[in-house]
Amino acid sequence: MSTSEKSGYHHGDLRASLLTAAMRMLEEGEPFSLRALAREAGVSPTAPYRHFKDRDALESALAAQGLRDLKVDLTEGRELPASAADLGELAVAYVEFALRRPALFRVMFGNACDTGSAERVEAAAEIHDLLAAAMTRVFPDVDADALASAGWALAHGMAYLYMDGKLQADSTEEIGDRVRAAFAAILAARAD
Amino acid sequence: MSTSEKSGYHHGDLRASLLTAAMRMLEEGEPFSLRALAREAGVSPTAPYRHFKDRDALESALAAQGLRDLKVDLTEGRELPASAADLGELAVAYVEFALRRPALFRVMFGNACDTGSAERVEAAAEIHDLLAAAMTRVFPDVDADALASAGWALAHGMAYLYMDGKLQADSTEEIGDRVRAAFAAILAARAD
DNA sequence: GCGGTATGTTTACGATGCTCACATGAGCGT
DNA sequence: ACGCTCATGTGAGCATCGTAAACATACCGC
Repeated sequence: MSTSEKSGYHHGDLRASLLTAAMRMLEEGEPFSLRALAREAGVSPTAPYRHFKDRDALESALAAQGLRDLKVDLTEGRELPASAADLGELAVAYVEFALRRPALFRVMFGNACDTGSAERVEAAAEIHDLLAAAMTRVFPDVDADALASAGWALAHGMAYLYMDGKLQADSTEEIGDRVRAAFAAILAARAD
Repeated sequence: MSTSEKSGYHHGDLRASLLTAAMRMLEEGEPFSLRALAREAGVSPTAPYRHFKDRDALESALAAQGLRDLKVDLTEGRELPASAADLGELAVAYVEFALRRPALFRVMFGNACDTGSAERVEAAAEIHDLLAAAMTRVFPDVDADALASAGWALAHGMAYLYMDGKLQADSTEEIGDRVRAAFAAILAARAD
């Protein structure tokens, strides 16, 4: 099974092949088309429609996978943040994911959530919860919802600003430093 | 002059007509195509190419206009922020612009800056400077660059998260409140 | 074995961005 | 007033895309 070729007709594992091909294309260059995925899998241009209602459905599956990957990046080898510095590192991981896989990141976040895809909704909720838990753990005294939104937005905004070239830096390390600095700076600022 | 029709051939002001048609479409629904713009202007499908090298060029012009509009929203009837609360209001204005004209906002920020368009580059720089000036005015003691990035990213991130349905609220007012609350919360949080 | 169904194929439609060769006519110098 | 030229608009055409409908195949349970 898996991605092996079989007899000619009946690919054997088209759905998975399409997803991995799409994922690879997203990570290499930019745009993928259903037809290109079909070509890649050695299958007719409309075959993908046997597995995905339309392009959006395929993208939702990709998004769900991406969200799971993101969660791994944000948790694996890392305790739940206990200090402001830990939060900064979490933000760095978030932004680095976005910059390492920008096209995927856009698929994950760049459109309304399409409540039809259960796996996607769930994966998104897990990310949300993870970030919220981190923020409230470090700052239990502050309005939890507002702070969680702020932390997420800060990381998310930095990710987009760097992805879209609105902010620039020479290296990934430098971007990481800037993210840390931004977090530190806004936490150092005091409202009167 | 302006958008009046003339003889049939030689529209008279095609470039401007295309831009306003594109702007209107962006604000009404979603996608616009060059061909649709041409139709709208009552002109052949390839006429737009006399005025814009390609789709990106047209989008850059739209982006520049959008950035100028944003700057107006952020400055008109508003002093340069002098307090944390003022900063919150600035962020609210930023997010409200994004939610009022989301498709335009994506055109403005959703791709690398294309240094080819001088007017766009300049408009973008003005926004950047404006935000930076606001942040450093209110918090002169903190690392200016880092803080400016943080403030921008916070507003930008909230804009995207609400645009893309990752955060939700019932009304524009509620979103405004949440943005204010997020700003207040993160400024209230203290690093250790 | 047999048949139903999941999976692929073919063909087709309408749309898009863009190129290139051609048509028009507005504005200029004479 | 005349004629040129060049900016502007036209037309036909290409490659691509997403998607639908009708048809073909062969896997799997009986």
